[in-house]
Amino acid sequence: MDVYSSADHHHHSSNSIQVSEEEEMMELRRGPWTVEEDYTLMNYIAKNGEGRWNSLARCLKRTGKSCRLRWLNYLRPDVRRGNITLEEQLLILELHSRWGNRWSKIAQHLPGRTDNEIKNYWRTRVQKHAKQLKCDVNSKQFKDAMRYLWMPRLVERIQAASSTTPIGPSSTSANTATTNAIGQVIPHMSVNIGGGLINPSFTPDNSSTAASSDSFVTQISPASDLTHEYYNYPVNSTSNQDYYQVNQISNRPDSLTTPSGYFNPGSDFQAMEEQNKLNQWFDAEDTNDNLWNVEDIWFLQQQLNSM
DNA sequence: AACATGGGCAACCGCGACTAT
DNA sequence: AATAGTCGCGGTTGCCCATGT
Repeated sequence: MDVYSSADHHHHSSNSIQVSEEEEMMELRRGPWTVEEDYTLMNYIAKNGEGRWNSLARCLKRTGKSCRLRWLNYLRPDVRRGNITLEEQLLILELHSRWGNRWSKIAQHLPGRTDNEIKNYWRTRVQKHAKQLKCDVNSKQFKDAMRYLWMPRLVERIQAASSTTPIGPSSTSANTATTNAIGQVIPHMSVNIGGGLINPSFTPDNSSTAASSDSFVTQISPASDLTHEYYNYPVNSTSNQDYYQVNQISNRPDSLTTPSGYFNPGSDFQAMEEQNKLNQWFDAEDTNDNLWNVEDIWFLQQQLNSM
């Protein structure tokens, strides 16, 4: 399913390098990695561990940077690529609203995801939505749209998913037996990476000090904890404050429940119906370009006016 | 059928921070 | 203390492919 697995990705093009004239000068290779290079790189790391990129580079005729990047973003056994889950999307939106383009920092909170992938997600998906709204990603308008429309909807979808599929396979499993770039199922290599795994055992430490008044979180009144478990994203214990703020995303004002705003929480049946409709709408969204409909714009205006 | 265009993604680059000598 | 080597981050590029004309 992954179109970009290097096996079929690289074989067709000799990459664009200029190796010819000074043959003996040992030009550095650039561009896409070949299967052989990947194999060499993994063997080296299996033997010598992570790091020491420059000595590795000498085996590969590539720069140390290139080797490091290839490993971190692609070959690493626990790296996850593609299919960003709803929970991850929500986290990205939330964390980006707090930290901006601190991709690496954001990535630390999404196990297995690389900064590069998150950055790409932001640029392709999020910025596209901004374009649809004809506003700048950094504008207040767009941030509000995310906060009051997009994120609540993500929560809705997550809730819906959790109620229909008791234990969704999609949501967790950061460390399934990973098929890596080369299509190999990496037997969770007995590589001891620099004395520890890349995602060290996380400890969702729960001292319930929800912490400082975050601009977003504090505007949200406490409500359901239906989605709470979805946000048990393992986070380094050093930053449990962030973790608990993120947890509170799931609490959103009732007035923001649906795009139309007419959702009545009193009726469970209606609620289900509404959510189903919403989900269908959202499921179509991935292939659909009019992510923001007229109602959205109107709704956004209401929000802006009342602030 | 052939070409143009844009999206999505992997990889590259510059630069600042860090480390070792 | 100075400096060379290395690492990591964020911005950017370029390539492939899907879609549109």
